[in-house]
This record gives sequence, structure tokens and C-alpha cells, in this order.
Amino acid sequence: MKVSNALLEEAAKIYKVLSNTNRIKILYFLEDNEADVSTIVNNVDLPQPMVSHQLAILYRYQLVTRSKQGTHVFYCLDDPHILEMVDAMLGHVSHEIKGEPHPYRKTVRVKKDEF
Amino acid sequence: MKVSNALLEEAAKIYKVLSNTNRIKILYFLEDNEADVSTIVNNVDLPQPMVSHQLAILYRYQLVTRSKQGTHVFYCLDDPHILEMVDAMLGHVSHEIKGEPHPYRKTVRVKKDEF
DNA sequence: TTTAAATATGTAATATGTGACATATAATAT
DNA sequence: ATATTATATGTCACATATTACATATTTAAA
Repeated sequence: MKVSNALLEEAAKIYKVLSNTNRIKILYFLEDNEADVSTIVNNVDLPQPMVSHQLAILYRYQLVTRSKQGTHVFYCLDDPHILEMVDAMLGHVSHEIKGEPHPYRKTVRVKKDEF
Repeated sequence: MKVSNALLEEAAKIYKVLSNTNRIKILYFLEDNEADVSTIVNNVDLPQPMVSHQLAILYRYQLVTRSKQGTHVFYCLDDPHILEMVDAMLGHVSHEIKGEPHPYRKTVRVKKDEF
């Protein structure tokens, strides 16, 4: 498959956005609810400036939309398909983990032919 | 959906691995071929130490496997499903780059109501 | 117009990632 | 042993990310 550089770089950027558990948590909370910042803060258990900061990143990369109502800003998943991708990734890692924590491959594989 | 912290962190780590165009390029080259390092170097047009470095990261996080034959080390996708995920992401960003609304998006973003 | 609530932004310390480059190791052949 | 090829590792300068915290901005109500 031939992929343009611009596309690769854009994909890499989205992956960077997703490479943070706080942002993933926020996305997951928004799976079921459109929610304002305070509600998100109360549910993901992070300080408000942190949540605002991560929401700004999610918004900049078009992972969420937002709309203002009075003093409240409501955030919403832009494309639910993103969460399907995250689901797939969680499935991947849970399959890989299988009981053992797997930050790295610590378990020795076959001695002779591997290294 | 309720997700354990360990799982979230593991998914975030894999996302971090994927957040680099050089690593994605290497994974894509391995889509069609099992290949040794030199072959990869010749095809992705990156200096050899860079390729070895990125391969080490891909191996540590179990995105590729490797086997040694003489002086050559052959790398192979560990789980082709990973590339399906990358495909999905490339599809996602190709929509974004063209400024197209996402497939599942109900309303088009309007300047006036945004800020 | 002062106050309070909701949200966003700025700053600084620390940490982590990146890319270029030099060099080390490992296997094989001469 | 020495040389050669394939691959891996170490280092350094640089850039970017993370987090906590303080403060600014916006809105609406009293």
C-alpha cells in the first residue's frame, strides 16, 4: 500500500493524541454522554485545568466538537468511529497481555534460535 | 464501557509507538514482506541505525517478531491486525485532510456557532 | 457593578522523544 | 587472525510533552 507523507504525518499526530491515558479516559466518558467540562472533571477525576487542556488538544485535532451554552461548554465526540479504533486497540492489548503485564517483552522466548 | 487502568496505559503505549511516521512506514513495508534490516533500509530510505532503533521499539512492544539467519535478521509483523487499525486511522485522517465531515457526523460544523 | 461559577490560558519544572552520528558487536569468509 | 558485512547500541543536541499550579476570561446573576 502506498501512502502519502502528509497522510502518514497526520495519522502519527492523531496517534500521539491518543497516546495519553487522560485523553483516552475523556474520550471514553464522552462515548455515552455529551458533557460539559465540570461533569467531565467530576467523572474522570482530574484537575479542571488538566481536563480543559486535554479537551483543547482533542478539539484541535477534531476528535471532539464543542458548543457553548451560557457559561457551560459541552463537548461531544466528533467521530464515534475513533472510539471503535480505541476499542480495537484495547482488544489488541488485552489479548496480548493475557495475565502478564507486558510493557516490554520480559519473558524469554526460545533460547536457541532467538536472542 | 469500563476499562482497567493497566489496559489504558498499555493501549497508550502502543499509540505512542505508532505516533512516529518512520515506525509506521516500516510496519507498512512489512505488510507484504518479511524482510531483513538491509532490505527495510533500502525501501524506507532511512539510515540503518535509525531503522534498527525503530525496529527495536517495534519488537519491544511486540508489533514485530524477528528471527536470525546468519548475519541477517528478518523482521515480520507480529499481528497483521495492527495494520488494519492503521488503515482505519489513515482512512480517518484522509477525510479530515480533505475537510470532509466524518461519515457518522450528523451536522456540519458551522463557523458562526463555534469560537 | 460586584460577585461567583465555569472554563481557558500561561508558566515553569521535569521528563521523554527524536535524529544524526560514531562506534560496538556478531557472524562469516579469506 | 584479519577483514567484511549486517546489525545493534550509545551519545549528544534539540524539540516536544506532561503536570501542577496560578491566574485570566467569560457569562450571568444579585
